[in-house]
Parts: sequence; structure tokens; C-alpha cells
Amino acid sequence: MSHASEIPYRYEGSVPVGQVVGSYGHLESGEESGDTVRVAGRVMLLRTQGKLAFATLRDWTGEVQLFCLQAVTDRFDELKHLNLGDWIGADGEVVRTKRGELSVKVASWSLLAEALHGFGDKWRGVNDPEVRFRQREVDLWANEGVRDRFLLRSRVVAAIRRLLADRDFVEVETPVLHPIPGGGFAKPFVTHYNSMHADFYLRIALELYLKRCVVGGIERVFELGRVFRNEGIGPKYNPEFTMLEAYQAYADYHDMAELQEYLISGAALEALGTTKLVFQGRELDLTPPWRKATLEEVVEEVTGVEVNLSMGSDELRRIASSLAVEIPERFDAGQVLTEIYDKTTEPNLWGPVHVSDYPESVSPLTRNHRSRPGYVERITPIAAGRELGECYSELVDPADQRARFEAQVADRMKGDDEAMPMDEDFIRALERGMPPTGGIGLGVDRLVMLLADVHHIREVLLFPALRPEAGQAPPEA
RNA sequence: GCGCCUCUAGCUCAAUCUGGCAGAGCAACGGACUCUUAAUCCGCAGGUUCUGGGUUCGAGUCCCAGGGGGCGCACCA
Repeated sequence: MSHASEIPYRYEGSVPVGQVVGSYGHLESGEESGDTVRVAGRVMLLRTQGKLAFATLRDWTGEVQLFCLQAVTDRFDELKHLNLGDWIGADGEVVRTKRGELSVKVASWSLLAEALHGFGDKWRGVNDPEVRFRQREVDLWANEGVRDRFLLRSRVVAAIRRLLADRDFVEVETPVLHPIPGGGFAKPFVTHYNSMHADFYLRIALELYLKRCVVGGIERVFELGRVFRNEGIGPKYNPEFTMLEAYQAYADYHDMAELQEYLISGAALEALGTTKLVFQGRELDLTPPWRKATLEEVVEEVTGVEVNLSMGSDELRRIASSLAVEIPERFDAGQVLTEIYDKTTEPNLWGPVHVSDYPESVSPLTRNHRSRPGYVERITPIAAGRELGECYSELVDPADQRARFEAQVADRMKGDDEAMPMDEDFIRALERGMPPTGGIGLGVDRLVMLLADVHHIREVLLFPALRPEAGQAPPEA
């Protein structure tokens, strides 16, 4: 039996439940306020008792009890037969019951939506991951804390925008469809543009277009957007994720490390009210300034082994082997050094710490170090054993950039399918003159994971990537 | 891609180890109840135990194959 025809098109004047609870905390048990309010939300629990009924009504600001009396409440018998999960709106006086529960004593009410499917065990909700992630709407209202986590995410993103605006950064939107994938190391998704008879790539990074904005005179520019990487799914990996990149003219990587601290600690402060948090049971203090250390220093701290790029490839490979780190044949000394750091050190840095100065061969868009040959000016902010982002002194010399791309193309020929292709458009932009510029990248999902204290990226993505459901054929089979 | 684990009522889970009538709570349905708080009480109903095959007098349970899902590894800057 459908009640669709009863559902109004509009429901006016309802007050957030949290506001009702906040405003009438002073009522004594058994006291009636004399004030009538209208509330709306989902019926979470229903306790009927003859000529009395109590319902728990939840909206996105909180819960309040509905107190219903046969003698007072319209359509009382109908109300007693609502389903858990139905949406209703109710008008009534704010009272506190004899047993002390703040309530709306319902005079009249309207059905606003019917829940035709159950929503799991009323105490334990739904555990099945298949339901939690494929039918997230169920997870959002059946499981404690899930919706709050996404509200937290929203606050983090809003905070990042505001903090950047406060430093005069301008937000832009650049193409998602790229003729040449660039700006990072990753396998792209390929798509086809019918009217151009050409393949395009979903972007793997924002970098190259944003730098062209700087060349064009947008001196502080950022984009907060989705990027796509054709990779496996894991606790920290989803094939599409949200990345912040920001570029600032006249700044170097130290300035950008400071910007990272400002954004990360500022987002924590705005979203959580503090920069001192607990992640997976361990304290983490994001209050700036963060410690700075070179890559070699942190490797030595964690492993007790001294490493240095000037040791050369053979010596570094011997060290890697002694630390049980496997190294692919094609790696050069810089890649070996970075691999040792990635495998042995980074997961053990609780931080927060800025790890600085990476080998040139792993950073083809980054400017050479001003005093350390073979290195580039790159800092990675690490907290809780994870990389939150990147900070760079950007490479601005077009000739150098061309040489780096050529080295990448050579790697690609050797079988590295994540090495960057040549991008002539980008080089031409640099040839028009790019001022000294600092850049950052920040993984928004991983930042939210840290602040929300969850260990799986699925918990901070509303609709994480899942295998297509069996039996769900694509539109064009 | 490799390894491990898992699949029982709408939901959350027992029964599986050690083969012997497939169960409970919640939800649903019917009823009682004027202060409940995961209300309580009475009643009723609910199953292709993921699928297929095998062993056995007898399989939810053991074996094989397949499927869904999870976790780990690999991939992943």
C-alpha cells in the first residue's frame, strides 16, 4: 500500500532538532514550555504503549523524542504503525516528560517519506561491507559516526579553501581530459573522444596546467580536484582521489613547507578544534613548526645505516640488500636511495616531519638543489608514517625541463610505463618565462583519514571504487 | 595476479571444531499496555544454510570446483 499521494511537495518552518535540544535544556521533568515547534526527520525508534507512544526522531543535527498521546495526537493509530526509517514532520509543544526526556508533544504530523526497506539491526546497524559501500545511504544513517565523518571532510575542504584565500590564492579549474598525461608518475585511464577520433587521458595530476597559469601571471594559484590513477585499490589507494595543488610565484620549497604546515594544522584546527589529535590510538601533534630533516638523516635515524647518493649505485644496492629491500634492475642510484627510504623509513616516521632533498632522478619537474649536486629541492611532509603531500622548488628552466623529459622518455623505452612522456606544450610555456615558483601537492583524502582517525580510504570516500556488481551489464555491452 | 579468511531468516549472529530434527535477538505481522529510552509482555510467521558436484545410512558442518565478499602481498610517489 503506497502513501505516495500523501507526501507534500514542501514542508515549511521546521526547526533543526539540535536547536530544539539546545534551547530547552533548562526544562524540568514534567514541565511544559508553552512553545510549539515543528521538527522533521527520520523515525529511528518507536515505543508504543497503549494510549501513549514515544518515537525517536533524528535529523542531521541530532535526536529528539516525540511524545504522542492518543488524546492529543492526530491519527494516533496510524502513527503507531510507522516503519522505522520513515521520515515525518511533527508539530507540538516542547516538554520534558515525567521521566526526564526532552520531547515534542505531537499534536499533528505529516508523513514525508516511507522507508520500504529495512535498515539493519536497530542496535548494531549494518556491517556487511557490500551494503556499507554500495548502498552508502544505508550506512550513512544506520551506522553511528559515518555521517559525521563526511561532515568533517566537508569542513576540511572548506577550511583549505578559506586558508588559501586568506593568502590571496586564486582557485582555478583546469582540464580533466588530457591529450598527454603528465605531472606525476602513474598509469592513466584512457578514454576516447569520438568527434576527434582521438584517445584522451583522465588527468593524473594538476601540475602542468597550473604552472602554465603562473606563466600567465596568476601568481598564486590552486586547484582542488579529482585526479585518476589506473592502480589497484587498497587501504590508502582509490583510483580517483582528491588532490590539492598550489603554486606561488617567488617562493621556494621552504616557503611551501611552511604553507603545508599552515594548511594541515589549520584544517585540523578548523575541523576538529585542535591540532593535537589521536590517530589509531597514538598521539599526533600537528602544531607548527614541524621538524625538518634530510632524507639521509631520517634513514640513518630509523635504520642506523648511513646512506648517501655519492656512494653510487652498487654500494646503495648492497645496503638495500642488507636491509631486505628489493630493487628492480633498471633503478639508478637515486631510485635505489628513494626505495630504501620508502620501504624502511617512511612507515616508521610518526612525525610530523618534513623530509627534504630527494635525488634528481625521481623528481623530473623539480629544480636542482642550490647546493647539493644530484639532488632536487623537494620536501615531503610525513605524519603517522604516511606521506601527506609534497613541496617543491619548481623547475623553471625550459632547457633543463626538456632534458628531464628526455630522460623520462628513455626510461619509458626501458619498460617503465609510469615514466612521463614529452610535453612540448608545457616546455613552450616555460620558454615564455616562469618566475621562481614554489609548489605543493596535498592528498586531501589522506589528510581527512588522519583527522577522522580511520585507517581505510573507503571511510572518507562516499562512494569508493568497487568492482561492478555481477549482473549489472554496462549500457553498451 | 598470488596467499589467507569468509558466506546460515530482512538485519546482527549461533549451530561448523567433534557430521545426527537449522536456532536466538532485532525488524515484520496480530494482540495487551497512559512516561517509554535497544520499552516490556503474549502470540504468529519467517530458510535454495552462495552455487554445483562428491564422500556418507545421514552434510549448514567433511572433500573438490565455481561465484560473491573481506584481509594481506604485489601494483601504487
